[in-house]
Amino acid sequence: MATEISDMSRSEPLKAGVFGTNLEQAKEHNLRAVIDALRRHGALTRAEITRATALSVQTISNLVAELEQRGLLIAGEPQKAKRGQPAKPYFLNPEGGYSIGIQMDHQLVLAKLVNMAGVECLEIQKSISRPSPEEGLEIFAEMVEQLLAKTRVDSGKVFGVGIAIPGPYGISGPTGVGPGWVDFPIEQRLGEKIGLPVRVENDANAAAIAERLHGEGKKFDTFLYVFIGMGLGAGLFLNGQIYHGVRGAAGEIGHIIVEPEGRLCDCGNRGCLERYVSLCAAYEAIGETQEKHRSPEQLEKLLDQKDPAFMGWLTEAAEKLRRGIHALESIFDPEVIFIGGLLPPKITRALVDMLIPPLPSVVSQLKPQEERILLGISAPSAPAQGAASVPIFYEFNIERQSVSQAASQSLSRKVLGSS
Amino acid sequence: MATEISDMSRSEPLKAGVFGTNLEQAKEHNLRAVIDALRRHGALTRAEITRATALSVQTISNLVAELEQRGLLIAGEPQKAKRGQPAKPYFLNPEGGYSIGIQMDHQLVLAKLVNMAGVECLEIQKSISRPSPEEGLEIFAEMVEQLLAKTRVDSGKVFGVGIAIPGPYGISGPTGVGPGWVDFPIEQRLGEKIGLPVRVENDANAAAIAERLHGEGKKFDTFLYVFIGMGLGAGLFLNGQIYHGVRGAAGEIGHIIVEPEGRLCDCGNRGCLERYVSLCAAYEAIGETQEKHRSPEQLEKLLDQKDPAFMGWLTEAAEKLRRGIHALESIFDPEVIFIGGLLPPKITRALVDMLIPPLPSVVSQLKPQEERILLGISAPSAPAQGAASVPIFYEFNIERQSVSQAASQSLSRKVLGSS
DNA sequence: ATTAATTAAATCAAATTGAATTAATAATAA
DNA sequence: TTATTATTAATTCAATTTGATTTAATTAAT
Repeated sequence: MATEISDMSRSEPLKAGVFGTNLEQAKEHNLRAVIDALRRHGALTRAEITRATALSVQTISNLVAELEQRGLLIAGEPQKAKRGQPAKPYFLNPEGGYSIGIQMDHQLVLAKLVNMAGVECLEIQKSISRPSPEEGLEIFAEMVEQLLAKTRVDSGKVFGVGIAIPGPYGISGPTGVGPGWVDFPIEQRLGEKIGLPVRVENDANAAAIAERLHGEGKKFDTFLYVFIGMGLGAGLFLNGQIYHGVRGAAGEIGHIIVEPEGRLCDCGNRGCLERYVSLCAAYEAIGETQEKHRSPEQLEKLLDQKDPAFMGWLTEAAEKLRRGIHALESIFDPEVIFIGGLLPPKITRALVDMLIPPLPSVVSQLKPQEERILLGISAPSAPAQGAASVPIFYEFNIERQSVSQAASQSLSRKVLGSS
Repeated sequence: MATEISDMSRSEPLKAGVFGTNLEQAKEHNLRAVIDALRRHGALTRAEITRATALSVQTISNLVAELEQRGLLIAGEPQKAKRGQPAKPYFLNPEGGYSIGIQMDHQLVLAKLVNMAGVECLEIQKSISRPSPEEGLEIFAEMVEQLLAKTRVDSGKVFGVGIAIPGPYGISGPTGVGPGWVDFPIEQRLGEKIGLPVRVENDANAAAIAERLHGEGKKFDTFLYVFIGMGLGAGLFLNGQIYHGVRGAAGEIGHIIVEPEGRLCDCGNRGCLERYVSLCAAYEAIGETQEKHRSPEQLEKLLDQKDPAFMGWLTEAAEKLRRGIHALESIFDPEVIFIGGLLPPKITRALVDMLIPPLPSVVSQLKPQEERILLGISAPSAPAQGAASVPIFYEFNIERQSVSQAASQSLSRKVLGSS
């Protein structure tokens, strides 16, 4: 209660600034802080959570009790450690909540339901052919319902639905899916239809979020995820947050110019990075023009065969990617950079190995390449996995907004928050 | 009271996570929210602040009264607008607080005291020659004392001291100042010595902060500040925060490679952006090898004379900078990019004009170049001005930390916060 | 006896709620 | 036109509520 924003429209509309906070939101923040501590460390006793959050023991006792009662936490057996009363360790309950991820391209929709730990419960798919947004809406809603029905998961325990699309949605819509998607308010429309929070992220951001929640990224607050798909994009995970940019178009590293006199790109420039480092570029290099023949498996076969055309592509891709990595490290000073996407892991691995030696930079002197460039999660259903991690991330994410009243409005319903 | 962090060292040191919050910090957040609203709009009535912050009228009444009582706010004459009781508008009191900025290179230290609105009260300078850190410490402390004594400003009303240095301090120290500065804990040492919070920022970040507080940047939450100095760096102002990167080395755009077969750079690569766009590059282009003859004024004269060598540099610099801007826009999707630094405004203006037409990009289709690339504040004493804005920014800055207990410890003393 | 983990009860700070106050304009009736 | 009443907006006062902290007590180990 008490989160209605008073009418601002009467006098001149004040430009959005920073909202104030109140007790209710402070508590929500603290609940998230507890969960964050648990996610970072796996299992903690109340006393350890107290130290991790710098809250008082009593407060933690109350918050933990509440979270346990809500089913988000489960207690383990008391551990008799040194002296004193043996402490019960607490874990996040993987079945404490669920999430749905949807991945769409122009011929297939893939939807999966995962639990809080990112473990898949069920995956379903549906063939489509360039659906209109309204048709897509129907299909998504149907698939969500189907997932919930088949798994018998209570929709009240579902944090939301994440949709992963290639490229910046706000500006170009889901690239290549079909006409009419640009500016279609899919989050709002689908959200209303199914009564769950819906969030769209591009594939690179979704992958970065999945990496953060369930992969190696758990250890890092600031990293980049270079996503090699049909094009090339990066998820920018900075200080614990995905950085989207003003129009949601941040991370378009595919159009960094790495070869001023290089290959012509659709964007009108020459030598864009994604003209060298992308599935598209690979298919072109091996002379595969027919779309139906193109597949990541085909590429993997060529790698195994050491096909000259393919190896030529790989060598050139690595050379250009090295420049891109160098630019990103200089600009972002990240802890690590993940490389992943739609390529088979074997090819990504080969590509990453060929990045050595890196171009010299301030950072490259401090840490060897192997510690700075890591292989990201990359599997056939990685985008759907990434999409599914999106609602979980935002449910437990602590951002500036989380102490402001705006957040309470943004998601239609939340599991945390006043119950 | 009640902000002491309990001892974490007893059991294994938990890795830093998110801290919890309490009433005290919530109030501090709200005080900042009020100030933020006022800074954005210039003057607001209590009722308008209520709408801007989404807090209750009563809360705003209390907070405004407290801030007024502390001297940070001043009330104007009641305005009879339409109906109802005439409302008093409130302003930030420019004399409600002060700040000190220090700029240092290898031969000169420049220190200035400004009020909260960024208006200079006094500037002093001192010649030096490659001082050791300990000597620098003495000099800084002396200059701070001198500023306070001469202006008769109560040190209790000073938010802190900002120090602007070229390049990433944590990694390379203040470039070219002298030996021994790398890793010297100047913030802590000087802070202890003078009893004021001290913060070091590189010149690009300081300029970005000044732009945000006192310049056109007031209107933008997400922008970049490209700082043309002896080298080239960028201040990354993202979602209301300066992004520093993991080691404080973010924004090193000078080493983006814009010409793979281009000029050799100290860093070991070829074609780094700052080999074309920087004062250094300009001096080299005009054949001025003697350091004592080099000056921005000299360059301005050459521009006026349309000196062929200089104009050649300018043309090439613009061409390379265009590529850099294109990369930055693709990566960050910012609202605007400011260009500024140590070049005379006239030259910067000429450079910016020569960036038209821009390279095509997603963003370049949405907005004309003139609205995306702006001239940043750039004056001889701009770095010191930028430095002085740093403590003001952090005093009133609302970050995630501001609702956590860590922040209360980071600054030795704060004007906001429990009094 | 000491130490650590936890719980219980009382206290405290700050935001919210609801009612009241003040001061203006707008609408209406004389 | 003028006096009266209604409406609206800005603000304050008093009581309430929420949630973190403090202090003290309890439990279970060394």
